Amino acid sequence: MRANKSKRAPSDRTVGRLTLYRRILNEIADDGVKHVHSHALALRAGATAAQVRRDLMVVGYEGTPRRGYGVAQLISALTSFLDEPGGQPVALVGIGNIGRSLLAYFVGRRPNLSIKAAFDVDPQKIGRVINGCRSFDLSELDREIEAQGIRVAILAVPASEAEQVARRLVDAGVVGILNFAPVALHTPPGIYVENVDVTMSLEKVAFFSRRKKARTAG
Amino acid sequence: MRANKSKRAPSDRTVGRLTLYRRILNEIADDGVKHVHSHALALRAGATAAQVRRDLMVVGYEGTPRRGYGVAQLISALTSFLDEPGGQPVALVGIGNIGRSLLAYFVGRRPNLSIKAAFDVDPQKIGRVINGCRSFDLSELDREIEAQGIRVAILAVPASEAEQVARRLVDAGVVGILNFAPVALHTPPGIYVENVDVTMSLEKVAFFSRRKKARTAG
DNA sequence: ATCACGCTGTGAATCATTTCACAATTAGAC
DNA sequence: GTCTAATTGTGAAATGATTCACAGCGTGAT
Repeated sequence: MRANKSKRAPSDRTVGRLTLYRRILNEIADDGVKHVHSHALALRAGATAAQVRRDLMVVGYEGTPRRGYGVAQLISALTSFLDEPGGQPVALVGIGNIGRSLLAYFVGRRPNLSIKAAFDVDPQKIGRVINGCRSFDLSELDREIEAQGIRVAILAVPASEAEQVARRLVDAGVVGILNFAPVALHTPPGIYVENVDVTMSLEKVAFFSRRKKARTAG
Repeated sequence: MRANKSKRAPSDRTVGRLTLYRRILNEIADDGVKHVHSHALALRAGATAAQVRRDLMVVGYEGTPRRGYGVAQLISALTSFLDEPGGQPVALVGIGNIGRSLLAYFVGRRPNLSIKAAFDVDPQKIGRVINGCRSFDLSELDREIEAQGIRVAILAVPASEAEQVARRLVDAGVVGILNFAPVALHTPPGIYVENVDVTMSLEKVAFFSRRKKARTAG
């Protein structure tokens, strides 16, 4: 089959699914399975076989007809496509409910993306080591981010502070932000922002649950 | 202007933004502002003016040229479009890190969507009242959901349990699920599932932060 | 060796979403 | 009352994402 020609930047949606495929492949590999078809991947990812194949076009690894994709090879192709080789340190700003959950959640989960510094304004929360991550006063944000060369940040501060903190992050060198604050950040071009808005998500679910008939119990 | 003709079901994306507009409008209303233009809403929502107007076509309230939208009227139109009149009770399954954060987060935030029952398998967590919400053993899920007529659920259990719990939820009458487990749920047609996958989100941010130049501090 | 089956990769078609662009409208100035 | 400038609602165009459909190929069977 022809080699990938790296046509253009993959879409946001595609990259999201690629991370999902990798996670599924890791589970499959743990089961000792060596090969997998696009159809099987699609089933577990909640997508279609055609979409899986289309998504995989960007990663530069090709399966073989009748045999499918080599699980180990595809994992390694995905990893070299998705991950920065030396790992990417992540900063967390805001050690509230959400922030602490995230610290606990990410510890050891994706070694390539470990949270290397956490920031807050509450003196009770600073100067500690939480889940293997040192916490600092917000005033040290710029210095610490520059010192560690951090380019990815998780923003988990109150909505009223988000815009201002985002600006400081960008000025310190951050180019990607995972934003949990329920506001639209206004960042310069070239900065990637992904919003997680649980209230919006729940309201969407509630809306699409209106006036629907429940299934009869089975 | 012509009246809305309720052409078809609004898209997922549109509904999400409508909830966002309502939130922004509530903030604007608190500032005592009476009218707002599509352009101002767009700025705060991170959208374009045309998109705001397009989205608002579905809600059956129209602004007036030169004056824009009446803030109070638009809030009430959005609310009658988005909300079920008597409110929608919500169930939470899984009282771990995420579950507890959500309980704390949603208490009093959207009165129309209050979490009315929480479930877990850990005996230490059941039979209590956490943030005004009673917690039950998982075995009582079906009974309690049917008794309270709950149709919306938040799924915050380990990935290995998610599929099975989702099936029970659907059988008990749930038609919309906000899924925090990192697996694709296989639900019958007509069931609305919204996934929140923080690992995927962070990996997306990390990917789009690769090989980007940081902005020079200013 | 040869063959047939079934899976991949991808151009083209379809479907969905966003943006453009402008007629219709109206608040406010005079 | 009349005019002007600005804003809305929306048809149409543009853009983006997904699905279709099939040529081409490698595997395993014989």
